[in-house]
Amino acid sequence: MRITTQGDYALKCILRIAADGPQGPVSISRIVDKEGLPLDYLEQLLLKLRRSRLIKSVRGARGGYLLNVPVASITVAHVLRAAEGEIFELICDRKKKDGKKCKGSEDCVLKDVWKNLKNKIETYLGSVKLKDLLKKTRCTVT
Amino acid sequence: MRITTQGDYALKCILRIAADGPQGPVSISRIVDKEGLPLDYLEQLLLKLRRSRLIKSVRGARGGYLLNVPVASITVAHVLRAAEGEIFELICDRKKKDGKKCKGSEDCVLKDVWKNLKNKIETYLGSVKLKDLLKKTRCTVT
DNA sequence: GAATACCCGATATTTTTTGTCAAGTTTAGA
DNA sequence: TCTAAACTTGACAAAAAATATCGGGTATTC
Repeated sequence: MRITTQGDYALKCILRIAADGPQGPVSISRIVDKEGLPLDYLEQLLLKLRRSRLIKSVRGARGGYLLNVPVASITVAHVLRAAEGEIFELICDRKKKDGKKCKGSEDCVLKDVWKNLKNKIETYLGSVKLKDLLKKTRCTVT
Repeated sequence: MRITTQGDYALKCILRIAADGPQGPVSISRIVDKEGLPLDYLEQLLLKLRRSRLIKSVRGARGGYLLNVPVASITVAHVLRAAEGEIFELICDRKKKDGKKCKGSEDCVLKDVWKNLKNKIETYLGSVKLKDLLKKTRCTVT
């Protein structure tokens, strides 16, 4: 189990936008310079963040991205959901997508375990606010 | 984020072994019959479970697998760790494996978030005992 | 109108996961 | 002792997912 780089990158992007946004739109290339991540890939991630309305874009020269909602209202869970879809996908649901399905009892124990786990994960990540992360230091990967 | 079928299968195997073990060694083909999973794949998973000493094998005709420790002492966390390795791998550690490394502060906020999350996940899964799961119903996928 | 910068679908590459195979070794039971 | 059942193990193959790249587009500023 792990967070993918998608989620990691998305968080770094939005933190950068939150941090530098007050000085005007933050361009992708600025993020790339500061965080050292692949530009074309970030473009896709930022598109997702925009479509989920966490950020908005300003097109044209001097354009870039800005937060679309107050920084205090954004949680890590919001960002991950925007970038990766479901934060924790139940294995049972995944099988269902393949046309398979859980047979037998609806109150399968394992399903209950995964549901509880999902709940705990989402509760925690939903409690971590971007605002609080901004106050502290971050690191970049090289 | 998700549990892979490896972990899911491994849990189903060990639950079956725990359930039927008292009547003698549980062979892979028996598990396949009851759970409908791919035999050759289970073979690999059972090997991991054996190497991590959760189960033991009885070779030869009439052989199979048995729990190697009291069922009350096994948790979901134990099984997942045996099957998948780290239950939750920090993205920072994963980068490190590629020869990259977190630059800058050692007290990176994101790392702290992931560490806390890892802790919560492991605590919960470490609290779910196989013994308790045995009492309830399970489902199979077809 | 030229440069900057976002938009977005398509495609390519790499990694991980999942599944299969084949050639062993061990043991029970006839 | 022979045979069939059943585990052992490494190697390989296929499928899926994650990561990354590309190219042609549109909007905006200066």
